[in-house]
Amino acid sequence: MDLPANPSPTPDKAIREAQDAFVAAWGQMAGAWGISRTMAEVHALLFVTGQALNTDEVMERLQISRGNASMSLRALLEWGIVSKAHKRGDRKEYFQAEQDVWAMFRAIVRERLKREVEPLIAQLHEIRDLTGVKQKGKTAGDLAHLAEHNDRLDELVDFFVTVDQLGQRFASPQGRGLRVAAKMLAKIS
Amino acid sequence: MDLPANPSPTPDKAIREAQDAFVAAWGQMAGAWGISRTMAEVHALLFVTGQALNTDEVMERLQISRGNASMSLRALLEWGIVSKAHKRGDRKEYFQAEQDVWAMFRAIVRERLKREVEPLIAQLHEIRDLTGVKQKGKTAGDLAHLAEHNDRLDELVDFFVTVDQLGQRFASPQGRGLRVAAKMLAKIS
DNA sequence: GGAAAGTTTCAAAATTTTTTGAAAGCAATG
DNA sequence: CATTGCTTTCAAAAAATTTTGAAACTTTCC
Repeated sequence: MDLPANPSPTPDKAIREAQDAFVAAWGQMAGAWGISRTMAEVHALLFVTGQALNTDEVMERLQISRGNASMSLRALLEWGIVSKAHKRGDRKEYFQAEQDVWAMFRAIVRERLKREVEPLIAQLHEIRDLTGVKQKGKTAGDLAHLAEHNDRLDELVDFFVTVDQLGQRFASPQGRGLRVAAKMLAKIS
Repeated sequence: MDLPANPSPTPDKAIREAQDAFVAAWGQMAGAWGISRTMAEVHALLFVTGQALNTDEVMERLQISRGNASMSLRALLEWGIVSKAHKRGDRKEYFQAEQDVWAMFRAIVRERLKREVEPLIAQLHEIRDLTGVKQKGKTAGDLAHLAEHNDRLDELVDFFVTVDQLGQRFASPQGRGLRVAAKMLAKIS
């Protein structure tokens, strides 16, 4: 095996370093986003290499166990920001990250609305119903309390419903998405 | 101590139940938002009661330790969604939650930009510089790799810079904020 | 249909995060 | 200025989350 004579301060090494640094940086964000460090690192690796990698390559590069790699990859598939690929003459499954940054974040927004915002709205509706309909036989003080409580919850529900609607509109897979929104908003102000 | 004769299916009890349910629901979201369950619960309690409470009241109602209550309250102050209050003739400190839902989320967005997005942008710039300027003495293959890598990072930086700018504009404490943006966006499309 | 290659599962172990509570620190009051 | 009431700190304990790795499962190929 002969190494290709690399004439200059090897650029591949620089890329590799940059990739590693990116994986680490992306991994640090994981906590703040409510996912595990490894899952973020696996995504970072697939994104930053731009290649389809198989489980063994991911394990090797990130030094993680097979189980962890498998679970992380599966979770990323569920988020819709990584997809499967197959290579001719290779029985292994390969995984590649969505490369379009805006499409990637549309998928993330969509998924977070579905997982976090919408269930919360449902719960808030239930909670709102606890103090809901009839308001009779209360003292003046009680009534005022109740009204304030209900107003607070109503405001909150309104907020999340608005967020959900906006999110839906701009994160839908079809939509031109956030990009359009962003440019639009940037002009106004 | 005589209890006030409460003539009807006590509304206070319903409110109390609703408050507890809200605290629990809000607490569940904590994980997804990268904060601790207790911190979210303390915020939920202050928000949903709408009152200024002192540390002991918070401890008592949520059944948490003094240290935990103190740390959670302090963190909420740092997020800018809870403020201190004082009561005449009482040496204790009281804490009250921002009651305007939109103001509350503007503060959260502002803080997350500062804590998460902006440091990430700085890191991404550093990483980008690793493969930065000159591109000479490379094979064709190397050059292509490098260009692709740099393009990927540039796209990502662009994305976060856009998010940051938009966020700044709409989450600024002065700004009419997200509310305006939301209504505007709702009309378009 | 069975051997081989690859993937998923999951209980236990490791790690990280959160919580506790007692001690130290501060500040108001008499 | 010392006592008392309140708040913060932080090391240790508890709890929650993440990771491992070997066994079970699935798929492909001959």
